[in-house]
Amino acid sequence: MHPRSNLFHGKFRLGNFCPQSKHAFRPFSSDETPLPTVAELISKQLWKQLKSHLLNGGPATTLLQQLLDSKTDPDLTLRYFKWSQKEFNLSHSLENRCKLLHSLANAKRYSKMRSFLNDFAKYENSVSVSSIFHAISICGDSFSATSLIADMLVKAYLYNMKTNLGFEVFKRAGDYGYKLSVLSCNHLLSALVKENEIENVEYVFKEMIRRKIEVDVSTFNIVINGLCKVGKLNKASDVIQDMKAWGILRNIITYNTLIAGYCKKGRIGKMYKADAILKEMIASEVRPNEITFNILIDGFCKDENVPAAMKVFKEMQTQGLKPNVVTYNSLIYGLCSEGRIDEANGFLDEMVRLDLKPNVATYNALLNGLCKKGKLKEATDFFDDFVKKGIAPTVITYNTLIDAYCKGGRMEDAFALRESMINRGILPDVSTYNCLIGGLGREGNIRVVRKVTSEMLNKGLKANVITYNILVEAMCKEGESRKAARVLDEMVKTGISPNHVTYNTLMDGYCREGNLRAALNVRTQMEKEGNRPNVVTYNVLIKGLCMKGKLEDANALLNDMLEKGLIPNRTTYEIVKEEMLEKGFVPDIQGHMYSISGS
DNA sequence: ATAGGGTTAG
Repeated sequence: MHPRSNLFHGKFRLGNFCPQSKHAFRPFSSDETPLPTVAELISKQLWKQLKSHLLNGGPATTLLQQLLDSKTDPDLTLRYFKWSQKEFNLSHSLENRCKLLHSLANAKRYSKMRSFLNDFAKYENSVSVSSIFHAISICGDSFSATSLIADMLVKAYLYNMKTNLGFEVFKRAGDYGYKLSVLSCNHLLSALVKENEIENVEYVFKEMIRRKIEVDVSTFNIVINGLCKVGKLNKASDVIQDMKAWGILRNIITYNTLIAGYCKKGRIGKMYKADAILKEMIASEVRPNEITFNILIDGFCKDENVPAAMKVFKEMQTQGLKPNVVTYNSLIYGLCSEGRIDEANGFLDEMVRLDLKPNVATYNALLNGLCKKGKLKEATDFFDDFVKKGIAPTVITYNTLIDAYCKGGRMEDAFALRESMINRGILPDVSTYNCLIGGLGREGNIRVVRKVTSEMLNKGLKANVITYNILVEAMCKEGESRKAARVLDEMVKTGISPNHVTYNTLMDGYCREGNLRAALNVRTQMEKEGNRPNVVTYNVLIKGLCMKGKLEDANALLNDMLEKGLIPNRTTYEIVKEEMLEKGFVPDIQGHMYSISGS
């Protein structure tokens, strides 16, 4: 019973209702005086009268039941539903709510259904999806109406950020055979992509095809984007081939998504791949746009290949496409990360001349350039300057500056900056704390590292893989690799997957403590978790072996590394030079190393 | 509903 059902103490006479009659709906005409019908009371919004009727007449829930059974106009029933819910603070039964939905569906009151379901998704947290499906399937006999309700329910959950429930509805809809629209499924896919649930993305996509939902170009684009986001670039390329096989035309977004995927997540030769996709795109008669060029320019800049970026920049203009703020920001970022601050400033002037307004990202890139050069004073002045000019700093601006202070060993100033950002109404995020925790770790201040970390967690911020990597490194720096290993266990328990950096850092810690056996165990563990050793892994182990004087074993690892198709880098070369060649040991791959040292 | 720029870890 409803807690407030004692309100309905009046005599409720069921016999006064005439469920069969649509029009003569006179529940309270116990005397001969003609009374307005309930329908009239609702349509004239005479709520006070209705309330007194109900208080004398009986439970409001039963009245809803009567309205539904009598096939009263669904608009009126909905009005009564809302009013009674508010007035009596009651919650109508799931079945009656589903009946109401069905009657709205049959009367094509779609926007009313949408807002009804939106409220449901927003406020109703205790009803399971399986009971909803049971109710909607028994409360109406129109298959298409039921499908529509399920379809709208997916969107309602997604709109209210309840992706998992939207996904649940998708699965149940399959069990019941209800057909969802491609639009809702696309919404669901993109929500799953945002939450990095790539397995569910692939599942939904396959299911859509199995259920014969007409997938469209957006469906494919969203899936490609999801695959790119988690670095499954080959699979993303395969999807493009599938589109061709299905006869679905690729559009500009399809290609831009894949090119951006290679630029961001691709490894060696990624820009070569990106260029190949560009060529295929042109062959498929899809013309690159500003965004395509921006993606390529940014990719080359991040690849530390500013000359190539400049070439694309020129080509873009040759094609008659105008560079915009994003274009310039990428170039400025690229120049700054090579330390070419003056040239970056030249581009800043150029964009102003072209009437392009530099934004906070432009200034952040320049600020970062100054910070990475260790020019703390200039960076601070520059920051004050552009803030005075009216550019609103963001959390990234502060993080850039805070990190610079931390790396400069000025922890007190860094914490003061955290205070000033809070005063400005900008809340520190995980990255802010990562910078601070990293700075404290470098100082070897483990006690404060712990304190600030728990402070972060207490503020409701979640530690991410970078946070844990910083903690692992901090422990290792203090010669506490065993404790670092426990941090790794803890992160796994929290549901965060360690990555290469995590394992490599821990291995490095063990190697520096001379515990090679433990380091090799970590490699076994990382492989078991599906992380193949990379160049850094080999560098760490080779150095560890060299330090122990096991030059033959180190040599074997070098060969192993080449066999695995990994290309030694500068650090590998440094290790070989200092730890092997200078000790008179010539590794098998010395010739190979020579070519690296020159690059 | 799907594509581009700025911060943090080896």
